[in-house]
Amino acid sequence: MLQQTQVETVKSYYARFLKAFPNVKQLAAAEEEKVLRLWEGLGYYRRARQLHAAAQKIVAEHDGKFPTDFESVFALPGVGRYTAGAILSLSLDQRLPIVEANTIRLYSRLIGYRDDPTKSAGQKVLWQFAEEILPKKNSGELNSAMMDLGSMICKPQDPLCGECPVAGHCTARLENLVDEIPLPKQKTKYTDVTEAAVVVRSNGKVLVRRCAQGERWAGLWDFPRAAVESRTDPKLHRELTAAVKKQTGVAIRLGEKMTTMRHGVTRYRITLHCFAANPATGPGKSTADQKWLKISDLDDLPLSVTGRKISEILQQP
DNA sequence: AAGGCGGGGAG
DNA sequence: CTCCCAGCCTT
Repeated sequence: MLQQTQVETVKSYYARFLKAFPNVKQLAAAEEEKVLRLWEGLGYYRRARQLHAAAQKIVAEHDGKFPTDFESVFALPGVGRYTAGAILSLSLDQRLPIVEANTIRLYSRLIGYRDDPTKSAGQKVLWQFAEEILPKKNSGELNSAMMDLGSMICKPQDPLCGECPVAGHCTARLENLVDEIPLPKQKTKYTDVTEAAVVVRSNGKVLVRRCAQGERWAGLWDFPRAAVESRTDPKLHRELTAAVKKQTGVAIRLGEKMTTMRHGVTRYRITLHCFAANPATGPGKSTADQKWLKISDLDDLPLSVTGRKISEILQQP
């Protein structure tokens, strides 16, 4: 539960979870749906499924007893190097390092690591450091103390260096770099793309195409759809008609009316004025990757559009 | 090496 | 709004 989730948030979930599943065997025997139910609101639901699977693995392979060697714990689903090290160092005082959000920040500042510490080069340095500072005994206590130090003193913003017991060893502090370390992760850059799908109808049927391999939604069925640059008529109309023609070989003309719907979706009430059809794909003609379908048959296809029965939406004239 | 996962909380 | 949180897994 603590993977990427704050301690305060986890507390109540944890208590409720352990009340429902007091031990590994009961968790293993539970319905997945029940497990997910108790996870609702925590996010990263993969963790819940993996915890469930881990419990089942412990029952199947470890006689229902939680393993106590690093390799076995590390091999459990959802358990990485941090989690395995934390479990065994904190509960059994095994000499295993941990590196997580708090200690990434604390250790980066202590050693004055100036690059992004979450990248692999930084991780290598930090894990090495985390291992070096472990004492022969009481590694669990040291790990625990370092996380507390990171969360309460060596905070992301405005760390309390005046109260820090290791401020004298802190490179960032000595070089006045506390505010520059750790370097923030470079953000994934996203480009907004506006797409339009066109529902082409004729004689109560609607034109769909199957997305090609390598394309998004490969293998699923979709309406003719394309990224569009323009947002307003008449340029947008030209873009859409060209996209449909290119994608399906079907020539259409869009109607004038336009209604803006909620959820950022713009719906065109299109009127089909004419066809200048490619004989292979024209009205009524179907190929392996392109069909004219009755609206009621749409619900039987694996469709790129999900969430509502598409046929209900299209029933409107 | 990069992205996806998913909420809530703080500033 | 943005940043951050006791990471892990797949591609």
